[in-house]
Amino acid sequence: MRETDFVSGFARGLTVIEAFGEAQPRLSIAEASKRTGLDRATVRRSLLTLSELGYADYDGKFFTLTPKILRLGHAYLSATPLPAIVQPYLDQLSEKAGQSASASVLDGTEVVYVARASQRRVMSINLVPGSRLPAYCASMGRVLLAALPEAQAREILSRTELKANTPRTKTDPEELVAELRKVREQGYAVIDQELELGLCSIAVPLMNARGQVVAALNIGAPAAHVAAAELAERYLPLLKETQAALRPLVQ
Amino acid sequence: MRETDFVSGFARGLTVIEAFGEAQPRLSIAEASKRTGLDRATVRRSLLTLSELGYADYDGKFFTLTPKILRLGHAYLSATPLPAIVQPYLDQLSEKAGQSASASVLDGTEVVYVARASQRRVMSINLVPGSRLPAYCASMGRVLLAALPEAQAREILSRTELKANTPRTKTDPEELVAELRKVREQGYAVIDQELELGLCSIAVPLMNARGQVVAALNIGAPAAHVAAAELAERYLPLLKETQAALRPLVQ
DNA sequence: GACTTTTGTTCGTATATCGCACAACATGGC
DNA sequence: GCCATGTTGTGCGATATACGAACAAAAGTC
Repeated sequence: MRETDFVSGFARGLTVIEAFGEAQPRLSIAEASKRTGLDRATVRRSLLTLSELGYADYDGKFFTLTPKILRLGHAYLSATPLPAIVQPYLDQLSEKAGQSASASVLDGTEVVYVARASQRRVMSINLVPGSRLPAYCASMGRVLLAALPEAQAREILSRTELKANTPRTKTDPEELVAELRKVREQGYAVIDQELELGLCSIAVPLMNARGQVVAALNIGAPAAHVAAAELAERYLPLLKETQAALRPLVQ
Repeated sequence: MRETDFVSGFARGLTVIEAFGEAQPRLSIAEASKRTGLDRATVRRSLLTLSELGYADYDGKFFTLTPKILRLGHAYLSATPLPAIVQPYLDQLSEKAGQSASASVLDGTEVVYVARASQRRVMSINLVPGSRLPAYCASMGRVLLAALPEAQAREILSRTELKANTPRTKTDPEELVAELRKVREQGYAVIDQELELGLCSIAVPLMNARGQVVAALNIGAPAAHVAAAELAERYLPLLKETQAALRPLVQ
């Protein structure tokens, strides 16, 4: 690609959108400038453009995104049949298990939730479609990494900031690669409070008819409610059932 | 806003993203150019930029969006606590009713789904968070329009293409305004196959503690399963219960 | 209230982008 | 093969945009 085939104004604008997030629902021009590393004048122009187009609101001081911004993600979600196909199965799975169930795909070093059926239980993590978690310490992430050639999985791990979110988080690349081999062999991954204390989960790959892994399915449960060691016993049959039901329906 | 405060390259890029959709998961440069009305050279630069940033894949002929594009909508979903708060209540509501339940907000002339709990039933419409429907012929749209000052609701209707999706669709602005008054009085809206034959729904507003309408909740059901006339009788108590439970939790 | 610090806005200029016209390539009909 | 049609890639002049710095306006600080 030639240099002139890159629209940097567009790229900068996308960076500005991404500056909004959980902790930053409202951004001033200066805050957005700090978070993006772009010049205040540039950020201001991008934000005013978003506001002019109805993607953002501006009260003279702070900018907030509007629901119109969902049109952008919608273009992907509606273009990709996976979320719509999976959703009712997740609902059923979640109901049977009495726990939250989700589906996700890999994007770089992170898993992205594409569908989710949540239970009423209170969790510190609020997950909705579009949410992201680091792959190395999430059950679906382990399953999705295990589906890749080992070299590629290593490459992704090398790009990841392997942070110890809890004392139990595995952060050694070699240990993680060994774990991925185990996941590949047994066909599922169990996470015991590696992302957050008190949270366990179990995931299986979602394959299409040709055996390609297209996503991952999981069930998450509070550790106080279900010990990690019991996860496979209690939920693996349900997950396998859902996996089998979906196999002929995807891709 | 001065003219130079608008980044047209950014605006053009966003238009290109929106060109992708249900019927267009893969776009060539020429197709995207036709759909957006932008010059091919411009579209090409935007698409190559998206590809360079990892928001799109390019096989030399067609572009497809990647899950990374969800980061953009995620900035809104995670910044807005509504979806996460509402989701478990929708799941419960959907389970009790045995039908799909959803929450949405108004964006221009359309309602945007921000959360949804779907049931296994097959519908021709695939709705996921981010999906959009015209407000005038959707139950949540009626509720949200009814919450606005009448002049504003009229203004939105005047901007809407009032299309008769089915023989039952109300398309006369005056009739719609009268319907909105009724909805405002009774506190709920019922749609009987105005969007699609065979599909009925009932919606109530979701208010915060100060009484402001922040979203709408609905239950949709196949007409073959539940007659529109029975909707209020069967589901209104459940909807009111959910509405009351959420009232102190939102905003 | 005077001072410092931070934030928002404006401006001139160097630079990047746009849209056009044309070249290059692919596809299909005959 | 050869033209008709449709597509993608590229060079260029005109135009729009980004940058940095300077200025203006708030917001803290003492």
